[in-house]
Amino acid sequence: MTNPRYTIQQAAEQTGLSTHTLRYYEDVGILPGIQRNSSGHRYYDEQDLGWIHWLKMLRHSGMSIEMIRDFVQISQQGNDSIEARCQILDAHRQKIRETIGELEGYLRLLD
Amino acid sequence: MTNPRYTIQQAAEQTGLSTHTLRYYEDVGILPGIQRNSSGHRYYDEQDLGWIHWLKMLRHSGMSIEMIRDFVQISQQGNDSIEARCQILDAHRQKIRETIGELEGYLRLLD
DNA sequence: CCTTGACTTCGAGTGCGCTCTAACTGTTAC
DNA sequence: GTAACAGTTAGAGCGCACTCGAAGTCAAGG
Repeated sequence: MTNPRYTIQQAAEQTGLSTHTLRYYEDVGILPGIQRNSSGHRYYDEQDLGWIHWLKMLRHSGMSIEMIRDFVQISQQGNDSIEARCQILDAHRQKIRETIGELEGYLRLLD
Repeated sequence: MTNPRYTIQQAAEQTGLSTHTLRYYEDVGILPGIQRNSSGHRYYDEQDLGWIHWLKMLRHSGMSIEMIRDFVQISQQGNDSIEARCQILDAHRQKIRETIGELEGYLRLLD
C-alpha cells in the first residue's frame, strides 16, 4: 500500500505555498489534522495535499480565512453538517457569480 | 451656465465614499486637481465626481492604487500619453478577463 | 563532539487600503 | 462674543493575510 508522507518542505513544493504559509494556515485553523512524527515535525499525506489544493482554490476565489475556518469547523461536526457545508459553498458560488457579473459590467464600461 | 460645486461632504454623499477616503485618494495622487475656496476648503465639480466614479470602478475591478497613480501621472503628460494610457487600460481589461476566466474555472470545480 | 540543516514556536514586521483621532481654523447663527 | 459646525492637517491605528526573524530542538554525517 502506497502511503507517502511529505515534510513541510516537500508539501510546500508540491502545493506552491511557503512553509510559513502552511504553518500559518494550520495555526488559524483552516488546515487541521496535520500529523507529527516522534520529534514533533509535521508530515503531510496525500489527503492533506488534496485539502491544501482546495484551500488555494477557495482563497484564490475570494473566500476569507474566517469563512474557510467556519467551513472547516462545521465539517468537523460529522455528517449532520453536510447541509450547512453545502449552504456555505452555495453562497460562495453565488458570490463568485456576482463578482463575475460585476467584472463583466466593468469590462463593458471600459470599452 | 450650470456649474455646481460640492463640498467634500456632498461629494462623499454623491459618490458613496467617505470624506476620509476622498482626502486619502487626493493625498496618494489618484484624485488630482481638487480646488480650494478662500478658506482652504475643498470643492468638487461635476468633472471631479465623474473621475471619482471611474476611480471606484477601477478600484472595484482590482486596479491597485499604485497602478491608478501611474495612470494619472501619465495622463497629466498631455496628449502624447494617450497611447500609454490605452496600454494600461488594455492590460487591465486583460487582467479582468483572466480573473473572470479563473473564477469560472473555480465555479466548475465547485460543482 | 561538533557542525549542518531542517524543523519547531512565538512574536514581531510588512504591505495594502483605508479609517480614525487630535488639534486646529474659519464661517455662520444667535 | 461665543457656540456650533464643517472643514483642515499630520500622523497613528486597523484588519487582513501573510512573511520574517530569533531562539531553540533534533537527527545525521564527518
